[in-house]
Amino acid sequence: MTETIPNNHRRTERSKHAILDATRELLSEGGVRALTVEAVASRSGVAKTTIYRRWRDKWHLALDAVVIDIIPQFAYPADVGDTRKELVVFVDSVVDLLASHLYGPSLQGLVSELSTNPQLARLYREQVVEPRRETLAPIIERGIARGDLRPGTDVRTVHEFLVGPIFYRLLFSGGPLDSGMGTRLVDGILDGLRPD
Amino acid sequence: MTETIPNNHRRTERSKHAILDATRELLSEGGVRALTVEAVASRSGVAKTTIYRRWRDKWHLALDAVVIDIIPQFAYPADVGDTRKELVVFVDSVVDLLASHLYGPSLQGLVSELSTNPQLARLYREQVVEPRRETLAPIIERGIARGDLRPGTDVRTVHEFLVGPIFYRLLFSGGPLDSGMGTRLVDGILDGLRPD
Amino acid sequence: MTETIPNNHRRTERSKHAILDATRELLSEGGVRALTVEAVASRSGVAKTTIYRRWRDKWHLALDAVVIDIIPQFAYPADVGDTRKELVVFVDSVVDLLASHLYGPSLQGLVSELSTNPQLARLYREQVVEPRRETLAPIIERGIARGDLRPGTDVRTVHEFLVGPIFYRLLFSGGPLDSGMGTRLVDGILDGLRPD
Amino acid sequence: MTETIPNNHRRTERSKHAILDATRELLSEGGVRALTVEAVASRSGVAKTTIYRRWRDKWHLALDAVVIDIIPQFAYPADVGDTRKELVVFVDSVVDLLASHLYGPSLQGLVSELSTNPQLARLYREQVVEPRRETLAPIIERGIARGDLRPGTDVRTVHEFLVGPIFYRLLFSGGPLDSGMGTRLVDGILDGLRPD
DNA sequence: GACTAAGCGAGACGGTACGTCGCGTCTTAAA
DNA sequence: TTTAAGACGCGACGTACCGTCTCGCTTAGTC
Repeated sequence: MTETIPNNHRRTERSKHAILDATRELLSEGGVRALTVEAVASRSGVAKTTIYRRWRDKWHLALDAVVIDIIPQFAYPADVGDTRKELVVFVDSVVDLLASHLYGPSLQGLVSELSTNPQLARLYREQVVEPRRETLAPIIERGIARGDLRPGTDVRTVHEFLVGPIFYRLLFSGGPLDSGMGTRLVDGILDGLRPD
Repeated sequence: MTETIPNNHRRTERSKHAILDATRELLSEGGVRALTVEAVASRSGVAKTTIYRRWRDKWHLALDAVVIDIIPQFAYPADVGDTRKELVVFVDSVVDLLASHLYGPSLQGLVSELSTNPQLARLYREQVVEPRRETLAPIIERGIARGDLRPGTDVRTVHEFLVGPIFYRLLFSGGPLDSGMGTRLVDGILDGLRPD
Repeated sequence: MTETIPNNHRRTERSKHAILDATRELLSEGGVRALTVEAVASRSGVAKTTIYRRWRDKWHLALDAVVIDIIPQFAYPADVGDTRKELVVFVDSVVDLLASHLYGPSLQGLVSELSTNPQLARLYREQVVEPRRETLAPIIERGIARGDLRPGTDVRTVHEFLVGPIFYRLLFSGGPLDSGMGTRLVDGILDGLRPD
Repeated sequence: MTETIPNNHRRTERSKHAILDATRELLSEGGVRALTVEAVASRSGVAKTTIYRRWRDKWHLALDAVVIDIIPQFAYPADVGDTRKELVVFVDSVVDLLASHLYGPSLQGLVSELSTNPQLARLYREQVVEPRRETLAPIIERGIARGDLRPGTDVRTVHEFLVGPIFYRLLFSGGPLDSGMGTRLVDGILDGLRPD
């Protein structure tokens, strides 16, 4: 047991988990409105000070809590030899996430802070937007190689085309986030609006 | 006969304008963070009570203040005989709005409340989303009639395709809202991603 | 019909009564806490302005409303040939008044304003304290004449001795204001504390 | 062992004193009308929240502030072998208190709330009325033992006889609260009104 | 029988204070 | 040294009544 682990490492980790769990519970119970530093503290049996020691404010905490959860889902999508199918898989994973009880309402509550606080915006872009784009990239590359997509197709643009409408529904139009969205979106984007 | 015209019409209108002006000033100076009912009151020389008499809370006030401004812009777009051009005009008007100093930051600050408070969401949909869709509708109809668009093209879907990516930039990816966006977006949506 | 009555005398009188009635209703329903100028206005079907035109504030209104009621009760007490009995009648009338649903709670709610606002204090003294003392005076005089009371007995002092304890119960000690109080008070004051 | 002594004892005590001092200052400067939680906060350099954390409202605060001051005065009066003198000492202490710049006006302003709010009424009775009665009790007992007072003389009644008139002057008749009152009151009560 | 001025209803308004919520900082004692 | 416990300063919230202010309508008594 000559582990060079710092002094109170164990304790620290334990309280960190308790905090993040409490945060997720509160978020899925009542959205950001229910997310109060005091509520997190009392539910996790931790002092407010301990929370502030590790997170700048409740927004950073919330972002951490919900983002940690979803990072594993960004595994590179399998090459199934069919660009359309691969794109549908990509879009569906986004739809599923935003339709979930934890992530959807959390994001609704976070977005104002996220888009307004530069520090938080940077974090979100680094930890969510870019990883998602990097998940999409190989699909696009394979699609171009296969001749399914126009050469020069830009990942960034495709990404915006595919996820923009989903977020628009979540935040503004209130349209449903159902499982059919993937197909419809991908087909629309692939075919375009012009008649053949 | 029984025209029940409000009693103190003049006074009411005067204070209403003062309040909305102050609201817009504060919003464009410091975004929603600077928008405090107390600040609005003191800047407009109006009592806090007067504000609360007319608006449920600062969110309704903010929505009113920024939305009233833009309603006139939703005039039906001219028929110029070219669907692509008409769509670009539509998209550019949205881009310009979101890129403006007042509307963009206001919307960033409002979106969380907007998507989370059902009452506010309804208002936004009725006063913004739907009018915008009704602006787009005749363009689509003319496009189909001219043979520029696939028969059966759905306004709702096109609307989401066109504005979703813009809002996504404003709120998440931080991409630029420049004047070139209109062309790129419209062409992407019209042509689709498949090679010809 | 050469009455020099002001213009809208009838109307004026009607609204005055409506206001005072509403005031008494509110006072007996919820004490001074329920007495709101707006409540009086809406209940009496009168405009707030009309109320303020006639009374300086709700305290003057309340005083008027409850005092008008009791003035008739200050009839000179009959000479029944028995000073003790006459005093008991006097005290009982005060006890009954303070024990009533309208007057007791009203006075509790009014007393702070009454003792603190000089104008109101003067009114109360002129319209209540002094008339009451003048009711007591002939009893004392007759008592002295009969040899029931010490010559030189001061009305003011006797008045304070008799009513002070009643008000003390109403306002501070919370003791009961029952019908036995009259006898006990009068006997105590007449006999004194010393053994015979 | 488990002495759960409050955590931030020092701080707590400091702010408590500051608050009570400010309260007393405001009360003696302008009576209850000047007693505003916000004024107390700003004068004591304490946050409004801190005040509300410890006192339910400004009435409880006021009661505490003025009552704490007077509790020490309720020491048991010395046995000087003369019932009349002891009673005069008792009455004079009450008169002096009510004649003081802090206590008199404070009580005038408090009495309405005091007699109307059951919780506050209970506090006042427990902390003021009863202790005062217990101060009087041994005087009465000694008086009876000495043969100065009728056997069976009731403390409660004597208390009401003695203090009732004082409060009546303070609150209603506006009579002077001078130092001669003690003698006059006590003699009146001891001798009664009947001729010898 | 129409005219006209006082009085009135309706209710918006500026203002003061209320009591509450949640933030992020701080102090202290115990582990 | 880190933590739990929790008091604190602060800024804003939304509410309750106050007393003042327009503004037309009603309504007598006058012409």
